[in-house]
This record gives sequence, C-alpha cells and structure tokens, in this order.
Amino acid sequence: MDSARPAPQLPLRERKKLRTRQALVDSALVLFTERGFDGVTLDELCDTVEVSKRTFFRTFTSKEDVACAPLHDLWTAFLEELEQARPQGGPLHELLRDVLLGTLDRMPGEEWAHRVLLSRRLAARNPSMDAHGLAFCDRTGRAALDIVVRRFELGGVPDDPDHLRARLAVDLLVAAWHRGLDSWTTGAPAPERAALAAAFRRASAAAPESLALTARTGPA
Amino acid sequence: MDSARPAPQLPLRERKKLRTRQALVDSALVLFTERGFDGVTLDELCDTVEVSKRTFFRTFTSKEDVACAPLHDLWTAFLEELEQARPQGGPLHELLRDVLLGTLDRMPGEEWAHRVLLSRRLAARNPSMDAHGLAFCDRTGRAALDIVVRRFELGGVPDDPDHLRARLAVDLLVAAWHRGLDSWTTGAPAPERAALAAAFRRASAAAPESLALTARTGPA
DNA sequence: AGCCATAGTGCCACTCAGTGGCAGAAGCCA
DNA sequence: TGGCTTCTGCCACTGAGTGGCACTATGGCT
Repeated sequence: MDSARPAPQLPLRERKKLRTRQALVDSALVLFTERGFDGVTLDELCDTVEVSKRTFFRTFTSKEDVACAPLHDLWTAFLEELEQARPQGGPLHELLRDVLLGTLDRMPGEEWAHRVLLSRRLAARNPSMDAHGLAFCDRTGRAALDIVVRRFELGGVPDDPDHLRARLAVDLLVAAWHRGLDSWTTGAPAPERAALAAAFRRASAAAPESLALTARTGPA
Repeated sequence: MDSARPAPQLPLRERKKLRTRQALVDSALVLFTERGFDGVTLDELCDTVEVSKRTFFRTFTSKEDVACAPLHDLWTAFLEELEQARPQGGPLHELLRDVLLGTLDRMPGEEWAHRVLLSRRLAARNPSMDAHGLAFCDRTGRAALDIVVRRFELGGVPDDPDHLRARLAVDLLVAAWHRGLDSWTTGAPAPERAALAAAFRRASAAAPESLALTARTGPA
C-alpha cells in the first residue's frame, strides 16, 4: 500500500491488520467511485482484497464505515491531540480550531487528502454514507466535549452554563469543518490538503460574523 | 388514533393514508420502547398495524424513519413557516430561532411532545436511528439555507461570504436545537412542549456566549 | 528450537431490511 | 353503474450483517 507508514515497529500481527485495513479502504474507495456505493457488494470488495466477509466486519462496523475511514482517522487523531493541548488563555473556539488545524497538518499528506476527497464525493451522492459520517462527527463531538470539560473547564456539572457553551463551541467547530469540507470538495481548483485547511479556516472565521448577519426583506 | 386531526376534509384516500401512517408511528414507538429498536422486526410491526411490509415502505423510507417521524414533522412544518416568514430587519439567527419557536408552538401539542420524547430516548440508545435523525436535520438545513438565500439574502452566488455566514447561522440553529433536545430529554422534570421550547431558547442564547468562552489551563 | 495459549481467519448457514413485479381491491369521476 | 387510476397485498429475491466452529498463524515462554 502506498501509505504503509511502518510505524515504530508494531508487532507483526498489528502491521498485517493495518495493511488489510488500508487495502480495504483503498479498494472500496476506488470501486465505489467507479460503480457507485450500491453498485458494489461487500462480497465483491472482499474478493478483490482477498479477505473473507467475516474479516471485513472485524475491521469495520459497516459498509459505510470503510468508505468514511479517512475522516474517521482525522477525528481520532484530533481527540488525541486535544488530550495533549495546552491552552494559552485564548477563546476556546480558537483553541479547538488550532488543534484541528494542527491535526490536519500532521495527516499522512496528499494521498490522505485524495482519499478524503473521494470519500466526500461518495457521501454527497449516498444518503447512508452521509448519515454515517454525520453520526460519527456527532459522537466525536461528545468525546471532545468530555475532554474539554475535564481538562479546561468546570468540574463536570452538566447544567453549568459553561458546559452548554463549551458544547456549542464544539458544535461550531464541527459545523465550520463541514462547511470547509463542502467548499473544498465542490471547488475543483485545489484538491490539496493546504486548500482544505484554508477553507476550514475561512469557515471558522465566518462563524462570529454569522451572528451579526441581518435578514433583509427580500423582493418577494 | 389520538391525534387524528381531521384536517379540512382531505380526500378519503389521503385520510386513510395519514391514519395508517400515524398508527405505524405510534405502534413503532411503543414496540421499540418496550423491546428495543433491534428487538422488533418490521414484520412484527406490520402485523401489529395490520399492514403489509410493502405498504410500510411506501410510507417510510426505512425502519429508522418511522421512529424519527415526530421530528420529521416538526422540520417539515418549520420549512413551510420559514417560507412565509417576514423579517423585521433583526439578525438572521434570531429570525430563525423565532420561526422555530413559532413552529414548535403550532405543533399538535403534548401527545406530539410525548412522541418526540420516546423518539429521542430511542435515538440515544440506537446509533442508526441517531444517524438517521442527524442526516435528516442536515438535509433540512440545506433546504432552509436555500429558502434563506432566496428570500432574504444575496441572489445566490455560492462563494459570496454572506452565503457561508447564512449557512453557519442555520448550523447554529440546528446545534442549539439539538442541545435543547438533549437537556430536555435527559432532564426528567418537565416533559412538556413548553419546557422543550425553553431549553431550546436557552441553548440558542448560549451560542454567542460560547464564542467568548475562555479555555483555562486545567489542573492536569 | 519447541510448544502452548491466544488472536485472527475462513467458511457456512441464518436473520432480516429493503426492492421489484404483478394481481386484486379500493377510491375517484363520469 | 362502469371504467380509470391509485393503492395494497403477496411472493420471491438480493444483500448486509451475525453467530458458530474449526483451523492457522503469532508471540511468549521454557
């Protein structure tokens, strides 16, 4: 596999597992892109990678899951970095933004970005993939909130107003991320990772502005 | 059915259809609550309501769909009201909030609220239901943006910065709604519709505050 | 080197969500 | 009443996802 980062010598068993996983993701993205998500059965995918369906389901939770893997990897890494982050006293939403930008920067690079691109284009055409991705982000949001609450804020009283505020800050991060993804996925010009980071930064900056936006009376 | 609002004499066929739909929703919520979402097969549900599975799938798109119907109804009504809304020149996010509050106010009442409660509790325990609800909200968000753009804002250039701001305003609305739902669903005290409205209002008000929230260095 | 204990794999049969097709039963409009 | 349309029921079928069990490879231990 092109992205088989050996990693500091994991046990052989683990490496094999990772290689199978990556092969499944790559093949899935290619096949789904060629013939559509519904146009490919799991049996076909498994045949291609020469793995039994049983094994597939030990690695991924569902057919959607394998195609969402690139984003999955990003958010998992994000949570790890958030766990390490040291706030400098700035606004929480800026901290979250910077942690995500940092995580993005440390992603495998352009092949990863390419996989994300394929994954998003697929999701745009397939409701169940879209739903899966959304649900995953939501779960990650909850996990992120737990970390934020534990490390940066109040002890954990769930009806503390700051708890709600922190949750909304996380929601805003996720929303900005999705808007960044949207414009990056749609706008063909620059499918590089840097362009994605820029799009996200732009969306993130627009969040405070959106509150000031006035509803003008339209012509109708 | 308890909520069979006759409506200004629809054709008999339509009324029958609505009654069947409502029966399916009610039975589904009861059965799923009793025995879990996965503990009830569609065949069982259909037997209970005395409807063929084929008919079920003409009314709902999936097993998840039937259990998410209460929220579905709310957002559909929301879009209709948004289409009629006349902005008074205030911030967009306040307009959106007020339209949603108005829609909520016009919902069938406490039986509806009760169904929402069951639906949310179910979703909290079942990932695929949760995903379905999230995806639906996302699609509604897009539809709402279309209306907003068409009626209140720019002509529709998708890279106008106001377009992005409007989108984020919608995202914020959805996020606040979910937070409101969360606290309402969890907090047992007041399962009435008014309490839900209050929870949403609270979450909505917390949105601007969340931007100001500072990340303090925790004890770790 | 040799040898278990364990984890991962393949295979098989099974359940159940979701779909397509067709025949029959309403509801609808004269 | 009769014909037209639309909805419904039934049946067979695909494909996702699961459970069970036997088999093999890995890693640790002596």
